[in-house]
Amino acid sequence: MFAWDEGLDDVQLAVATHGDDPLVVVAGAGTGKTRALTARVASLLDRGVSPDRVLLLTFTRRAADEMLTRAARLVGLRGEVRPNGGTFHAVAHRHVAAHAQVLGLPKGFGVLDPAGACDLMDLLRHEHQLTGNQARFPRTPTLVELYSRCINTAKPLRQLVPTDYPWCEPHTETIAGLFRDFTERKRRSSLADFDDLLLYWRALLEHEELGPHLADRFRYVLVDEYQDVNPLQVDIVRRLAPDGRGLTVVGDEAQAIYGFRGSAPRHLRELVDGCPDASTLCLERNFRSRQRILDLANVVRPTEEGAARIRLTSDRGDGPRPTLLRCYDAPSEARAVVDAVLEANVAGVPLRHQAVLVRAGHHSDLIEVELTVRKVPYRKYGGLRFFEAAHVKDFVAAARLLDNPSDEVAWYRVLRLHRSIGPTRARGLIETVQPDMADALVRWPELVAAAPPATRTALSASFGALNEARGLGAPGRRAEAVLAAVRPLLEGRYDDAPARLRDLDRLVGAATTVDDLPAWLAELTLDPPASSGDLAGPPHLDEDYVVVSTIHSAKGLEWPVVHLPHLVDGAVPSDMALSSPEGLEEERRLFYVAVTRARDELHLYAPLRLPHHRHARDDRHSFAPLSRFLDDEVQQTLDVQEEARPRSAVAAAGTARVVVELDALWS
DNA sequence: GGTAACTGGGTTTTT
DNA sequence: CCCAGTTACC
Repeated sequence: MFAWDEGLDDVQLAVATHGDDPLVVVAGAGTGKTRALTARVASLLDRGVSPDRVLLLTFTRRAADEMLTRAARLVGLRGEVRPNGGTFHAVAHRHVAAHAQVLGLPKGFGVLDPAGACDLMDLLRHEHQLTGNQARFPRTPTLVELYSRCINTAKPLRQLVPTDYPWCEPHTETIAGLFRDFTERKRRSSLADFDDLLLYWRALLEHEELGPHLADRFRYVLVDEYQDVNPLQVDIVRRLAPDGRGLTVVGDEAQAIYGFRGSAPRHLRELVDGCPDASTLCLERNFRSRQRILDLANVVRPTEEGAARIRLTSDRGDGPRPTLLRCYDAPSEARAVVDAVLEANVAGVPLRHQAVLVRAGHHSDLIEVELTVRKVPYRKYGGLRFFEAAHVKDFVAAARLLDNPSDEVAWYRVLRLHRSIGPTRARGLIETVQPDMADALVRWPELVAAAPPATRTALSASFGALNEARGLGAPGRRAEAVLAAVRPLLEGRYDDAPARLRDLDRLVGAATTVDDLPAWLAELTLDPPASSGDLAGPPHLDEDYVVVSTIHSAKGLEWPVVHLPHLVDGAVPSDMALSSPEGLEEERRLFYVAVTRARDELHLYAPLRLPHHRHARDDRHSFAPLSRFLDDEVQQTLDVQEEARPRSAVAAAGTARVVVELDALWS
């Protein structure tokens, strides 16, 4: 037999060998839930369950790949037969693509990432003439965010705006009209944004005949990080496992940190309450952090009625107490963080074993400056990704047109790549092939005829080539032809075109191994791979680098040494979250997630003074209130130090503003 | 009407 | 830093 149970402790083993009744695993941070879930999948396969009857749902692609690959290896499965799995969105896309016709979508429908959704919203905004002197109408990304929040929280616009976007309230009716059109236009363009994938999947599962059939395909459904599901995903899981048989969910209410996209700690509780025959197993033995870190974590861990009363105990000994350094001001804090990173590095901790975690992206601004000035390589998580690079989007837009000529967002993007065609002309040209765009690519000469004479040669070349590419069979050949069509456009547009085209050559090379081009493009849109090119990376690309990340992006990850700067009220907890008690509770959970990322050392920092405004023109500072989460009880678990003033004037000059006084010359 | 360069303003977290 | 609007010039 296979050794999938090797090294599991009793509870993990119980998870792995549990029968078919619904199972809820409450897993504190770092307690080996991935290991338990992997073992459970392996154990199912070992019992003879067919891999295609198992479905594993996660929130990140990394988590899904890791578990499925390990499980398959543990039971010696060959490469081709793997259990089903992936992120909710990726699995949703697979099902929606397979049953597109039922949903009234063409096979080659496109997937809109948030930036694409912004492009479409922008188009509509112009059509609605909501541009120009309009008094403080929300910006396009805000609108897209708001739309998504309505879907994810299942709350009507009129309810959400007053509480979550009060400054948009005067425009509620206008926004409602815009949103109606946005939905309709996605339909007409055969496009689905990320949220639509979940809506469509749920619709399939609710379909009278098809739904039960789809649910029956999976005998075992396993869901990771269940505390992060939104109401849509709750429905999907319920439909996949209507009676709870074969359902396993793993989660921890104390780590629910995605309220803004509809997750809530109560979802886990409601699942337990709704399944009277469910068993609950608790993982409390922590394999990650040293006990002194867990002493802090156990005090920080929220104790509301719902959150399971877990006390994490370490398997790895005491270790040093976490430190709290109260710094003179924010620049001084930045220096202190980098000092500590380098100190640890000298003591033998590689940079890649250290992370700086912040509440909001901009909280690391000064630290990044300091890292750059002192030539410490770092990489910012959630920073520029391959697919956020403009040239890749250009290519993908062109490729999408082949299978879905109704894709207005793709047309808009490709048209604007041409010299002398900006937003206005692009919109106008799209109108010439509307309303029926099904054969718009074949009718490209009409579009060219409507364009200004100076642009016609270039337009003919691009769209003629794209139309030709449509006829090619193999995805690899089509991708090649698309690249050939846009190559001259990119060369004319970007100063660094050669590097960008190298990126795209690699991408096109990868397309030769796929059998469905639109599906491949969609997958890449859902899970943008990090660029290996020299475009997207930060200035230093050495192998060893410090990770700078938001706490959200750090979920599920760990580092031997973790630095948590900016622990002041307003940042942690975020002042944006303070208007409601639930908001504050979520901020505490976020802090809990942050401290439990550390294996050996944890360093907390709080500046004593902050500028009055983020972009202050003057140098006025106010005293910063220490994070309310660092109360007396918490401080008992810490080594607290106070830094009275910047330690060295020379170091201070590193980031200080230098002002040369010239007034004397004119007086 | 397009484009580039500049100005003023601004609520956070992501698949 | 990023977006949207404005201005000057083609």
